Amino acid sequence: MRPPTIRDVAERAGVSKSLVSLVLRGSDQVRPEKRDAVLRAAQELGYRPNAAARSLSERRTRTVGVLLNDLRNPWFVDLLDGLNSLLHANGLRMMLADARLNRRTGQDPADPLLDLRVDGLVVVGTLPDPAALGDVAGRIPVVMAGSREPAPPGVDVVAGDDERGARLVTEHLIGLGHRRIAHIAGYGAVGGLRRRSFEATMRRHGLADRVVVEPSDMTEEGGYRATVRLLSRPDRPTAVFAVNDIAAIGALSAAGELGLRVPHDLSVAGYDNTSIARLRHVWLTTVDNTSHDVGRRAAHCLLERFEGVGGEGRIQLATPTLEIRGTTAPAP
Amino acid sequence: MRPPTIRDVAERAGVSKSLVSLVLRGSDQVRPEKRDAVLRAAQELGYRPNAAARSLSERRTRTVGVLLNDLRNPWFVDLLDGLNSLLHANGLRMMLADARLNRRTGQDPADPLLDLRVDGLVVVGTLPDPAALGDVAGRIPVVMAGSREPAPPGVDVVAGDDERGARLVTEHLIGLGHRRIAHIAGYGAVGGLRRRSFEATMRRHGLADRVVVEPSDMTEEGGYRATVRLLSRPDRPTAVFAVNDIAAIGALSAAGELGLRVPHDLSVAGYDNTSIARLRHVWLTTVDNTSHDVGRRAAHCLLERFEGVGGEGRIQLATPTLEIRGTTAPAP
DNA sequence: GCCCCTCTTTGGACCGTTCCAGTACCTGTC
DNA sequence: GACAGGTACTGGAACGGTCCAAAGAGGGGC
Repeated sequence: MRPPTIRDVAERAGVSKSLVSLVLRGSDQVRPEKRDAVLRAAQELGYRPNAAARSLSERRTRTVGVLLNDLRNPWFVDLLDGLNSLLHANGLRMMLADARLNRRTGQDPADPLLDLRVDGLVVVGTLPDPAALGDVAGRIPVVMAGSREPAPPGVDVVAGDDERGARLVTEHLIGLGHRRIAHIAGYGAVGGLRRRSFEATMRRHGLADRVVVEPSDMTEEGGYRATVRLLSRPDRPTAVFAVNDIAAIGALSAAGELGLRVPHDLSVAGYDNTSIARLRHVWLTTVDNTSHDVGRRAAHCLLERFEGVGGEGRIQLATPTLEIRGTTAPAP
Repeated sequence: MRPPTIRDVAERAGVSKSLVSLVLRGSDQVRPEKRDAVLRAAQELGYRPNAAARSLSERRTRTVGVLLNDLRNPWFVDLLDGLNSLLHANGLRMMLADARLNRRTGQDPADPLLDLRVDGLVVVGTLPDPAALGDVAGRIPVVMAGSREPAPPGVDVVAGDDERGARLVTEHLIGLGHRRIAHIAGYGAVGGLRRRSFEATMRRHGLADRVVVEPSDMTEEGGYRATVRLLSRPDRPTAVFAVNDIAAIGALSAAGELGLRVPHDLSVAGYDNTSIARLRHVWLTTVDNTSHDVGRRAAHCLLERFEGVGGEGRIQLATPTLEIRGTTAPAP
């Protein structure tokens, strides 16, 4: 009644358990007829290797932990795709954990993954307490993906090039003839980079005195409020570049409520190319982070560290692309 | 350099490994001073139990596998919250797997979870091949959550009461004075239930001849197209009830393009209360599935089955609630 | 002082793998 | 026919825990 073990398979095939182990791990030092006998026996018994026993013996789990900061915001899905493609090709499985779920239970979000002795850790997005990763990084390879927060030593960082993305948007708006361009800023490393790049790009085009920056908390509500403030200024901007899509959605609502048509009276651009930006009802001009690529690079970093390559933490940036949709148009 | 084991702790505390094991599992048959010595030694060494060794010996993993059908559509997040709260309280950890990620690699999406010998399985949403669960259900408890597909024998089903939810929406629209009410239908068990309940409710209110049903593929594009067809009919409906939020978003776009104002000229309602419905820019009237409750009930089912309660598969329905927002108003 | 009983503590078997050091057998060489 | 050198296979010791039977330590009653 218990699941069959390697010994059951061995007995049925008339060989030793060691030989079964050899066959199942694909050794070529086995005579074909024995190999077939073993495979047939395994098949007939419905044998599946016990991962716990294997990792106990091998002293590794062939598993990479993926720590997500918030499942509610699904921008990371493409990133996971990219991660998975490379990890899977290297015989590694992924194990997902939601930092938010475990946070309320009071323990370190990475604990369940560490208990399982994952061979490596990918942190997706911004973590409440990145410093805690320092200890972990001392034991297993750690990569932070999709976030630009300062990483503890020994941790690699892979993310989109926020500076370049913000420049793409700003130059797009300038190219459309906009001069009074406002930025709805966010917080954290990402917020800072996008904002500074916006300002620098404006300066480079001789628009230093037209720079308007309104802070926000990167939520829809925050984007809405910031836009209301912006649009009630005497020198109303003709374009708004929001730090992310969700704040841009708030900007769209504010424009609508104040009777401004988008993009006729006001251009709005976001950042992240979330699924919401792709909705026909929204059709938001935005920046795509090429998350799939970020995921692949993160996997690559991890694989290199498994091979012993590494040293200090590296930073890799993926090149974002501009997605021009329906919310930006020539200045009125 | 290797992580400390139970034997290292034992040596440091000056006791046997068995006693360490007893202490760590919370036995009360241990003298306080020894207990303290053990706990201190464990603390000092930074000992963490090896999950693989433990599950090998205990012959269970204290882990529940959660199979998600598509991370891209984050309606399941509240459900996971509910699941997690109860499972965590019972010393079980959750392990997430994305069926879509593994699908492209060609293997059964539950395979990684089964290799890890999870003690139970929760399937969230609709799976491509539910029949495959039959085999699994023979070995470990399986619960399907948030989907109404027919379940293999021995599998419990916990979901929202789609019949009731669709009735709530339909009666809300009828109560607002609407008579020509159209339904943008979906497919599958959920689509069928919502549609039949819509029709039955219309009949019960003497509106059998006003029933209009337009099929869709439950995407934004599908909702858009269905609505364009509906609105170009001579007897244009004054209200549209879409099978889910995302199709309702498509309906909003279609209405906008055809010059109809929502909710003044056309009321639109969705289903699922996704985060998109909560956006101020959308502010969609919809049905909340009380997913948190669904998750808790699913966890409860699983826990009961662990205790040996069970028998044939049961079906449990959670009571949905109507979220009235800005897209429904009295009939013109 | 001895026996019995309860409360603590311990050694060792076991869980299902991998891995290593052999063993057995075969083939070719001198 | 002895021997070297492969190739193909095997037994047993890990891996790090849990669990159980049994040993040791005290205490009380006679």
